[in-house]
Amino acid sequence: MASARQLIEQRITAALDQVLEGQDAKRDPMLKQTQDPKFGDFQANCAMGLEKVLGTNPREIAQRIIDALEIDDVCDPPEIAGPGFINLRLSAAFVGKQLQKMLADDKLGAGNDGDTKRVVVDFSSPNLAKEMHVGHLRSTIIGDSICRTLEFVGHEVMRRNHVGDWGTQFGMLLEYVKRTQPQALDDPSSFRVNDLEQFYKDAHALFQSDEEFKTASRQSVVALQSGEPEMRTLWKAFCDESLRHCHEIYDRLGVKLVDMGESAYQPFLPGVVAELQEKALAEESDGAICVFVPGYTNRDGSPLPSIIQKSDGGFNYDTTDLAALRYRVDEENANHIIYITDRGQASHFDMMFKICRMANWVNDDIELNHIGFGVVLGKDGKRIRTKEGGSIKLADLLDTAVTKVKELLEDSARDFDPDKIDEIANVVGPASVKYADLSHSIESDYKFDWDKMVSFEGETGPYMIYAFARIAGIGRKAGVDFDSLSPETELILGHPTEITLAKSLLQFPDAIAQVANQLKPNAMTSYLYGLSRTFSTFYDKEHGVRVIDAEPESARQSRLQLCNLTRKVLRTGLSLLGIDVLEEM
RNA sequence: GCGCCCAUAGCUCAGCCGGAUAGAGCGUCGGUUUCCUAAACCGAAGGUCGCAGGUUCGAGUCCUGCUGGGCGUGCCA
Repeated sequence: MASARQLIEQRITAALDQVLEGQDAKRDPMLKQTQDPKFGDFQANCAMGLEKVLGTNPREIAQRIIDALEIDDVCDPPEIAGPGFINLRLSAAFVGKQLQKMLADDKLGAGNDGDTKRVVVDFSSPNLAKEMHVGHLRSTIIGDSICRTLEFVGHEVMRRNHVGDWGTQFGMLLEYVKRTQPQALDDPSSFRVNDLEQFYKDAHALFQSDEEFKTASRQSVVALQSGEPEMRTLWKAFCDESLRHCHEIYDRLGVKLVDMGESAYQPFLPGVVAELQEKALAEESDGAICVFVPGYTNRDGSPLPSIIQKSDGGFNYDTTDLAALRYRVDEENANHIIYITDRGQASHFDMMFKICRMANWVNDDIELNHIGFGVVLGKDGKRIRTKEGGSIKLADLLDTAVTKVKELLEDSARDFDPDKIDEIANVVGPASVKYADLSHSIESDYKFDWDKMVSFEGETGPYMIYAFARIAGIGRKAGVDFDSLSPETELILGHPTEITLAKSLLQFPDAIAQVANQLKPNAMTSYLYGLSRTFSTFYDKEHGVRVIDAEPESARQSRLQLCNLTRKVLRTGLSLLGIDVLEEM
């Protein structure tokens, strides 16, 4: 279904078509939400830009557009303001009808109407040699949210965990496995590491101090890469164990991922190199096979290569990523591939995308995106670290979140029983971390501030869940099962707070579209926070309306329905952020 | 050196394709509870949008230069 915004855009475009008949000019309504309600709900800014095309002043053009505009079923009569803004205010009748349609739609008006694409989203993707740490937080949270949004809209999403399960460091690790847990060779499933981080450190220490171990490690890499069965067994055991650790974290975060590591693309690497050489895109330089993408230079001003085969004959991540990209296009038929990594890898992906286009591996119908996010900083403005200078384990970070929320609940004026505190903290803890992350724009760095993200005040995860729980409480108190309310309930929008709330609800599809099209989850957080605030005012003793004891019954029903719709939108919106809600808190 | 990114209120951050007096939270100050969850709500103070030019009817947003930060920059990922 078309959102209010889309409807208005269509109508204005049609009017522009008439006004601009025969003229070669864009039919862009330039519709914006107004910043001030006195200008209505939307403003069309197109008239000002057409002054030169039509040779009259913008107010006159605005008038012509209005004359050609058929919109009385959606808006009150449009007004011209200032230099030529066309101000549009949704009519109360339209708002009510549109809301009923939204309520009856299981996508709440945000479906893609069958325009389904196959999207591969490459996110999280930790290195299996080590434990997941804070550096993986943003990719995992943002990636999951983007997947959820695209799935909700109706796309076919393939969530890819492109884990680092290959490379030279595995030689050292596998050699260490062989020495410390030799039974793993006979019974791979018995292989366990409680602390992957420590395991890596121990192996590394031995690698540094023991020449014999070092030599053996190097031989192990060779054995692994040549497919030697025992080494493959150990490798599999190690990867399985590491992935178990990862999925414990994913489970706690409610994130689903399909593991498909770098090793999966090994068979295709020589082909990638050979084909780029055949196409004369790759050439030998200093013993390595390189692709030089125009426009990239290194320190001394010489061309900067993407190295696809090292001088020792080995491959690196440029090669693997190219192979994976081809696989996703050729074998998995992706229409759109999205990579979610830190911003530091921007030029790597940029070069890689260009190489794929140059090689005609990816045609123009296929969209490639790299979403580069900013770093997580500590309170001091530097990269977040533990006191010892190491990176913070994700498992510890989530524990801390839950503990902090528990402490707040225990100190609260409200009296919770201990079981309830655990239940609430286990939902609110991760939610606070996610909300803090997603409410920042992706590309900027952000400061990780426990006190702020865990707080129940301000724009935080806890506040949002509380806002939801409050609405659920209204249903309980009123003795109404929201889910069984009739979608046909007539909505009576009389009080200003009812109208404001209703209009805010209508913006939900637009918020989703912003996330889905621009891949910006913070458009959803700011929308939801605004909606919660609007709801609070609607429900406020002093400034809002009565709900549970409203008279007459038709007003009560209408307001309960508004509560219900707000509840649905909040629940759905938060779910797209990967945040669970609580009926009570 | 080259490339990319950033600079908005005391602090943390938004700002949709350039659009009307630049928004929010926290903090500060003030107000609201015989009444549906006060973990709430309402209000006030607080800004030369880093600096200087330019394009435009109109610039926080686009272009150029400068200052101050960050990241990347040949065999790690």
